[in-house]
Amino acid sequence: MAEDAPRRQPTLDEVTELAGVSRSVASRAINNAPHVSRAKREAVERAVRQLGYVPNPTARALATRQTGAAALVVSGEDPSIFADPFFAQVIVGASAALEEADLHLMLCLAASDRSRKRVEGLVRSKGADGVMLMALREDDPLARMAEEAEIPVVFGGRPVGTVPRWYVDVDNVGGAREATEYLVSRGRTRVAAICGRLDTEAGRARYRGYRDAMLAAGLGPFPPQEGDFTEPSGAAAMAALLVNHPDVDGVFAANDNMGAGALRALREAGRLVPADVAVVGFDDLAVAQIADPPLTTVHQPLTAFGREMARMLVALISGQDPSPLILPTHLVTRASA
Amino acid sequence: MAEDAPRRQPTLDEVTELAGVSRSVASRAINNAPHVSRAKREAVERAVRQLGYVPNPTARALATRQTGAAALVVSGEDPSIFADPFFAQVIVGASAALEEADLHLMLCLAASDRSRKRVEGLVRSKGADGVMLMALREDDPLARMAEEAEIPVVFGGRPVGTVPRWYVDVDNVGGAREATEYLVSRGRTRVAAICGRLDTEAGRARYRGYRDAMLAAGLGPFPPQEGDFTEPSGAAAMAALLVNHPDVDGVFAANDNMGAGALRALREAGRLVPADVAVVGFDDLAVAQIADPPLTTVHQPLTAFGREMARMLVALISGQDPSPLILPTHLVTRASA
DNA sequence: AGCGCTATTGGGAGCGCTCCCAGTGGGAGC
DNA sequence: GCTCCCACTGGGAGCGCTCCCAATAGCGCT
Repeated sequence: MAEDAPRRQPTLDEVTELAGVSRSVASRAINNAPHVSRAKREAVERAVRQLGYVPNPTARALATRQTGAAALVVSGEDPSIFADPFFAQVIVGASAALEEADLHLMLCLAASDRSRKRVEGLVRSKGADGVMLMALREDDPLARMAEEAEIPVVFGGRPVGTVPRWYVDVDNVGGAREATEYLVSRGRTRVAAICGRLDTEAGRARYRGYRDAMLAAGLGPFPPQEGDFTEPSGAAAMAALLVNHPDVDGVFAANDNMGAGALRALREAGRLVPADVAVVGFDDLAVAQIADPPLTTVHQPLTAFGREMARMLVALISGQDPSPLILPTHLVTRASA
Repeated sequence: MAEDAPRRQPTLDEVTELAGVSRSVASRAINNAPHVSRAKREAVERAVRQLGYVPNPTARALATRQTGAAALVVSGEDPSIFADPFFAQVIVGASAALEEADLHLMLCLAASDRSRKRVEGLVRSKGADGVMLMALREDDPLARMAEEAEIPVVFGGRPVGTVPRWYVDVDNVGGAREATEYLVSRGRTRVAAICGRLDTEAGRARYRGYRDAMLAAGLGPFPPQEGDFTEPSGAAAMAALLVNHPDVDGVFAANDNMGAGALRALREAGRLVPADVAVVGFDDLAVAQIADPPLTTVHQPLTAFGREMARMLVALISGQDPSPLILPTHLVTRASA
């Protein structure tokens, strides 16, 4: 903070005066819009440089009715959900795409009533030009807000129950099916599923893909062994599975965290992976590579996920009507299966 | 998006008219400022409800010269740095603290020239009320920007070379010393350091702590075996260490990622942990618990880090002059040492 | 020289809200 | 009964920028 110059920021009018042009011309020159003669344009540029003028984004926002920002809201019961590296990757992609459109990223962790209220206020007051909504659960209060929003809303992952007009998602069913088919193709016949929260569409879809593959292979699908996408829950689910189905020889975990947990539970139970039990995860996050043995998993393009979400939002903001998008997944085979 | 009502958002003037009061009174009532009679206040509230009025934050920002947002900028050469779960935790804390001050969080990933330019523009144009700056490297272009900023800037972690006026940091030296002392106390005498990037203050400070502890114990510190805070770099560093110092019996890794990498390299080299080589990490992220064996590590309070950074910024914004803060670390012992 | 066009130009009205300030009115104090 | 004080009120001037629009200036042609 350079306190030595407590003078106000220069304004357009000062540029105007120094450059000897009207405000309109100065404005046009600065936004390099047409209808400005070469001479005046240069005069303005010179004045801008001399004054160190920077346009005031707030004033611009008020006049144009565009804030120049897009919000990414991550729903959840508590903030720890955000600790999942999943979001970091998505953010990297979204951030890059927003940058191309010269939009700023506002991040909202909607994990309490208070924060949800703030998000609602943000949307109702049009404090952002658009919103990306992620990790909605069943009956999520943000869903209603999204419906009533008068600014563009893009969903990241479909919410449970409804199919929004605009969303980006990955092929959860296909990925889960591929994972399960792989397990079956390796000769596993008693393949269980450690599924994610069934109040999320991802959790349900992945179980559905598993079940479809099992049925298609003529095998009996296990009932869902529910976890909550965390490592401990995966370990607990695996432990339960070993008690109830000691002969299980394959496991499809609905994400890598739970896959890692399953690996740990198997290790603690003295089962060898993949010899005794083969494990496949979902996500292909760093943990899959670090796990021991490295986890075979369904890769989903998370950066692209974020990027496409942001691009879709930008398209909406600029008045287009993009189509929903479902990103492909593919299996990455490692030692665990 | 409810397109059925394309009418403009109601404005204060409409509330004013409906409630039969002046704009000043309406404004005061809405911001519940004093000097409004009970009757008028209620009339305004009624009108607000009836109209579904929501104040326009942009207009308010223009009038008050406060944007209602704070930026968190993460520097780095490429965006992948943000994939480190470290940031997610910090963000959770910062987000919560900003929420208390009713500020929104703008997230800026300054990993390209373009994005750095945007951050600079944001700061120069006062597009945010304050900035939190993280992960600066040596000669980071953002450092100069920070000096010239006319809005409050709080550093998360000290930059290399200078000590900023306001910052939050963890006790890197103390943590590294404690980790090393622990290794020594367990009878290890040939303790190496896999250090982080030495163009970051954290990387340097942690090596310094290690070296101090070694010298204090009368042992010879190893020269820095530099990594870049990623898992593969930790594995590579460990592999190099095994070649140059086959008799190493302890390793202090400057973060958990590299610690996990070291673990992997040791496993691949057939060394037992902790029997042959004991390993200690730094951060206490999820990976430390998932690692095999679980990693003894230096815990740093990341959520508090974010929270305190945000609080310090809020204090600055409200005209106070808070003191820099150094957060304590403590060792968490697990199986790896 | 007169005419129709097009490229520029500058004036000025907002955008929606805050806040300074000059009233207003009534009750307390004398 | 008459000041004085103070809790309210409402008018109006910004905050800094965009953009519509009328006005002006060239300019090539007939």
